[in-house]
Amino acid sequence: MDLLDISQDFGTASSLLDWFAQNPIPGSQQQQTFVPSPAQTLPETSEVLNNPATPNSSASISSSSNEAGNDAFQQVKTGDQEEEQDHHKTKKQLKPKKKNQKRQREPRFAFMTKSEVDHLDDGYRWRKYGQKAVKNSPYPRSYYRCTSAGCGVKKRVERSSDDPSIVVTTYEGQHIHPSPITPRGSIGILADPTGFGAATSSFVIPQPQYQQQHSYMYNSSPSLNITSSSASFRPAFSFHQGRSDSPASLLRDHGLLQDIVPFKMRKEPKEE
DNA sequence: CGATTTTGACCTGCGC
DNA sequence: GCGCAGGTCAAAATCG
Repeated sequence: MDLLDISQDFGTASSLLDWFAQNPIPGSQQQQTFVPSPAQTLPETSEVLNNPATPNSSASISSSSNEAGNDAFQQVKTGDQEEEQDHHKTKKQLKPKKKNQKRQREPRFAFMTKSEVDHLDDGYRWRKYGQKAVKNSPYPRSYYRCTSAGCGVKKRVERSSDDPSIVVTTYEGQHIHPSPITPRGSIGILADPTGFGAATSSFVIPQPQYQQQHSYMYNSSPSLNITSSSASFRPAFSFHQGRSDSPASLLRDHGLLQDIVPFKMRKEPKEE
């Protein structure tokens, strides 16, 4: 099951909502299918720390960040920044990468999208910097980096080998800037200058035409149960600052989350 | 002409 | 140590 390879770690800092907040869903006609992987065990992602085995809204929303995760993340940030600067002055063969330090990764979050196009417009500008053939898939994986200066967010896009109509997008890192594209001004992202989840946001989905028909699945599930949504997922989110650690906002988020995350997901990641 | 994509080479981590 | 696979770089090509 290739989909099991999807990694997503939001344990280090960001909740699903934060991810939504900082990675607004494209307003195209693609059908969004989010695939959190609660029980994912990924050897490569040391950051997988806080994935609730039974994700409920509270667990997901509550931002945040176990300390270990944050620590790791911050190390990553600083390390990467140094590294980046070094890279710019050296040729690729002279890359003075930190050897003793195992390269740590930023929190990642993967989701599936039923879409015909590979590269979904999520409101940010991305530059493709690589493409590789994937072992277990006939489809190549594309690598994108956020074009905003200083923002090291990356994303990988690949098609599911099981279902070519499904695009698996993996975001890595957190945007440190608002989305450059704000359709009708409806996306107001208050990006935390620290670039971190402090920018806990809550969702407001004002679009009446938004229908809660997305189906979610966990990639731990043995089969792809994708029932596509018929609703176009409009990116017309408004983000309001809210402390996710406040019970009140949790409650509120919970309510909002219902619009985004179906109860099925919030309850038991039941395999089917 | 600047921004973006393409693409082959290189680097790194990991399993054997 | 070697080979494989994933990830990244950067020059060249392409696009708007």
